Amino acid sequence: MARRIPSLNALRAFEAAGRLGRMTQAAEELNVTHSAVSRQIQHLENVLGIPLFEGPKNRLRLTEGGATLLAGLTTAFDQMDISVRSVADTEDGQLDVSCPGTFTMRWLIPRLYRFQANYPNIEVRLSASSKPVDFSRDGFDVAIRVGTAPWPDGADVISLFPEQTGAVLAPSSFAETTPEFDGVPQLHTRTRLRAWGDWLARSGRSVAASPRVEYEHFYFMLEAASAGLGVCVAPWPYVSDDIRFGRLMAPYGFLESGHEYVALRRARRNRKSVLFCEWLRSEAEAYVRSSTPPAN
Amino acid sequence: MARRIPSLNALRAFEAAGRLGRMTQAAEELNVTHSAVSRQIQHLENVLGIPLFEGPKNRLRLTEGGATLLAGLTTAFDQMDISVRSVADTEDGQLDVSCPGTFTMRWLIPRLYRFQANYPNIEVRLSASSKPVDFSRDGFDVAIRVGTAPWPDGADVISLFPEQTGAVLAPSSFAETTPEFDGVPQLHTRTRLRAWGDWLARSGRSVAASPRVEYEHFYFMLEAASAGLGVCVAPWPYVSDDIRFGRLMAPYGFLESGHEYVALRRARRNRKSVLFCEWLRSEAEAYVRSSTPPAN
DNA sequence: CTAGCCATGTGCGTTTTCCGAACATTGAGT
DNA sequence: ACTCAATGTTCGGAAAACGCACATGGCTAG
Repeated sequence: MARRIPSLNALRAFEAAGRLGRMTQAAEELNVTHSAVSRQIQHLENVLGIPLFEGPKNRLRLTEGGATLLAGLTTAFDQMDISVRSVADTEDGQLDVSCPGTFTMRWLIPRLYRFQANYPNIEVRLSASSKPVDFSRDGFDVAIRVGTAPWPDGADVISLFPEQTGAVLAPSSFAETTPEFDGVPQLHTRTRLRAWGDWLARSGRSVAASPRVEYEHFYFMLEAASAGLGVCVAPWPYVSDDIRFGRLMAPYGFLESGHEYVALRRARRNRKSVLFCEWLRSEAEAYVRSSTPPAN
Repeated sequence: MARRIPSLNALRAFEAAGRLGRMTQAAEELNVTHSAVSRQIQHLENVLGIPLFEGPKNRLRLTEGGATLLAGLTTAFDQMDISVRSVADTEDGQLDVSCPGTFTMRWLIPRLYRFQANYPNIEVRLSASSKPVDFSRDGFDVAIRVGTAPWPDGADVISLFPEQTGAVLAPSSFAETTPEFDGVPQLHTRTRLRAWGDWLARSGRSVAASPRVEYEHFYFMLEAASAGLGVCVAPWPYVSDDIRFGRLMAPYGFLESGHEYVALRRARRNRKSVLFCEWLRSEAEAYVRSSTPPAN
């Protein structure tokens, strides 16, 4: 049995006017002019065949029928509101972001306060990972990664900036060694085992044979380098602050590694992830413009 | 706190498709094409940021979010339907009609079957009355009356036809009397005490002094006339059948009484009363065209 | 009593939404 | 491989909705 519901738009206008007590207030709530509300109510009265308001213009009262209808409609629209809110992917709620740990600490967290100021209703939940992304397996909405194409299926790819790497060590270590880092241990990270090889190939440099030390994460390795325990190859975003403060130096500058930082967004409608990635892109642009690594 | 409800039209299309299981069935229920339903649902998915259906085109299933939304929307739209039905003045239900008793019997009831055939959902409730109409006091929706302007305030006035009256009596009575109805009692009705006087004045005729007999209603009086108990002045609609069948005759024909039959409709929106009065008007037109009283 | 204010009502032209029609795509069944 | 039924997409037109300007009608203050 089909329902017999008149113009939903007219029902909405009437409900707002009846609830708020004034057509002008209903117009305000609905972002239309009073005349639009007036016409919708009049149309509804015509369709229903009964007056909904009575009394003089400047002091309208609901009729008995109008009051009955209002009660039912307010219930119905409230129910709709609740239902829609319970499923809608709106611009509030939680956003899950996966990101390499050191990038999170050195680049993302120092900037994230700006996103949170712009979108206070979006709660960004960070998790650390450098693993390849598989959106059919992984639960996060956005992943930040460094690498090369091809990027995984089911992802929107947002380029942030190319990776630039260089050999870095404490100034005191460099003062005590040769241009080939003679006698200075080579520090490696498990998350980027080919860092040294790639840098040497691209820079055309050679280094002396030295003891090799391996760390779990970039962050640990960089702490060791700053402490004068060795020399490592690191991306510019991870060390720009340390170099600025003189904790580390890059005697041969930085050059592009052939890798790129990207944000991978799960390719489904998600306003929060869209907003986040737009923000990421703008932060990356600002970063590239304001922070240029030393060349070799 | 304003609600955040997307396009109501889109919500309605989705609810129908989700409930009925097919977009084509929703289209049928909503009297649109499938493509309109498809577009509304797609628009809703965009706005909500979630898919509502999944699976291949020819075998769509609700998503989890879609099923949640459907449950809430079905409740809401049902509530709207109930509320609207409880107050709407629609084309079904009861219609109260007040009408003089004899006109009801002799004119209205023989025609009413046609209204009921056209509008089987309207139940016409008849009550007999010739009293002046006061819609602020009386409970009926439509009143049929005979009389002259001014008609009461708050009423739409629908002219049916002018009243034509004539002196009528049984043919056997007329065979035994003179042109002045010598020796034939004059029959009167309480509901129209001035009938004789008006007719004599307008016709320019004179009648012999005869015994006067008074009846409560026209119907009783006309029965007496048919039985040969006297002569009376009656409106043409009340006697046209009796004259056609030879139960009564009108030796001097009929002439306009200066009164008019009108339908008085309570001047408020009421589809049933509007439809009824339109029907009355058309029946009156047909009656005037097909039933001409004999002239004098 | 008059003028001003506020709220709703009305007409007209413009904008937006909604739609049908035509065609495209995709599974399932024969 | 073909057919059918169901949904998806594009384009142009129709209908609904709207803003704006003006009209109407109580109420209040001076």
